Amino acid sequence: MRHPEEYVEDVLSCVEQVPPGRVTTYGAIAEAVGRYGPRRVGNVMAGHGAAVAWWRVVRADGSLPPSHDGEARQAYLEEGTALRPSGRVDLEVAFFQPAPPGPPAMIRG
DNA sequence: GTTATGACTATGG
DNA sequence: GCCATAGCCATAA
Repeated sequence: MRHPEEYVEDVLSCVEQVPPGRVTTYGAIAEAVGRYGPRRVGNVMAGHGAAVAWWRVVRADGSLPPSHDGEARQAYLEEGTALRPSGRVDLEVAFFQPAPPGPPAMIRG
């Protein structure tokens, strides 16, 4: 497990990769960092989420984060995120898979 | 070591 | 679509 900071940095890095108008899921981040599981991602967000665009992180079914779902809704309106009539995000068009922050983005070429 | 909890996910009714 | 259950990993008491 190394120090918690390292895991935090990786998780936050993935969230920062999510461009405006897009969202990602806890599972996607957990898969990108390849450590622990989605619950650990949520735990990090609870402690350091204030340092990133936490509203761009939603549940696997597109439902908004329970801490400040109202705040997130406002952010989606400004970013133009694909919001479904049910109040959830349309992952079909807004889902964004962040890349693992470990290796460099440019492999070759 | 066990029990309880958490910004989760998948399955079944 | 909503509720309940099982699985997951780490932290705290």
